[in-house]
Amino acid sequence: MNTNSLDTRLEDIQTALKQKGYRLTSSRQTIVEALLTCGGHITADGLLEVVHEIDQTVGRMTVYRTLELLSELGLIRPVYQGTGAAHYILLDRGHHHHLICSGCDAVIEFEECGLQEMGQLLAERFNFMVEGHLVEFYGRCQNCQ
Amino acid sequence: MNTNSLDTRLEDIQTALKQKGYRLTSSRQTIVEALLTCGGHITADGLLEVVHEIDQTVGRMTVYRTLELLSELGLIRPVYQGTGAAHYILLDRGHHHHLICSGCDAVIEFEECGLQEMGQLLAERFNFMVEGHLVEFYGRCQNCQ
DNA sequence: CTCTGTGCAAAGGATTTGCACTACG
DNA sequence: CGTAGTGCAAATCCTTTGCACAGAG
Repeated sequence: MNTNSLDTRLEDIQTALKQKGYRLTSSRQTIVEALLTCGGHITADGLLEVVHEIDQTVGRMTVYRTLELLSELGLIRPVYQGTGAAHYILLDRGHHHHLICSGCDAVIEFEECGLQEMGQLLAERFNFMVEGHLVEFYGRCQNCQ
Repeated sequence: MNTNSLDTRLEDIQTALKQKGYRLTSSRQTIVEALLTCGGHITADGLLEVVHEIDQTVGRMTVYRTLELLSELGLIRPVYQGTGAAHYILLDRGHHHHLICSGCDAVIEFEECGLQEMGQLLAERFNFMVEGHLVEFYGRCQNCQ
């Protein structure tokens, strides 16, 4: 699904944390591991459950705080999916692309990207330092049409 | 900012409501008017304040319910901007494109779209009926670099 | 007139503090 | 060892629900 293996991505995230001076606690490792395993598109509480399958002692607060931290670092991103709690998606080198069905909230991820050029163009036009992007198509999936 | 004038868009939305069998109440008109005036990128509570500048009697609940209704009709869309409350953005014929600064949460909207073709492609590949899309570039604005 | 829409207040969730304790580096 | 990180519980904030009343068609 992602272009990099889980292990590679885990290392990338750990490196990113270190570089910014954040500590590599076991809680954070467990949370990141759980997040990579489930592939994202999950709520904070949903992630907590996955985390608890690995380590019961990690608290809900740590999950919330770690998600916030990863968001700041540009590694994940909260999005609306249906209503209720925020869903977090993994960013692969700043990119993410998916289709969302407005009927059943199904998510289909896809790779691609003719957007490098557009980013370049916008960066120049607005003097904006582009770090990544999110592309979301919405509509009706096969079953919901 | 938008390709259509406010009046035109107001009429479009009112027409869309009528066609779906929803009533054109004065509260809804006021809320839509306020939303178009401020250009979107606003929370439910923020919008309530704008609405109250026009009509003090409109309640918070009506704003929430109207936003939900407009979302269902595909006229607006909730997104996360930073954390906290949902922000609603206006969709222009199902499209929206913006840059968000991760430093100060500033939003720069832009028109464009080389994405029609990609939508077409994805629609065929996944048998998905594409109704619209959201493109979000994020990074650092001029002041926050 | 009828039935959708509204407003209020209270409930329900999700997320955020405050603070003492733990453990990474 | 010192400071960033953690966990708990309480607080806060956002959003939804239940119900009686008002107003659009």
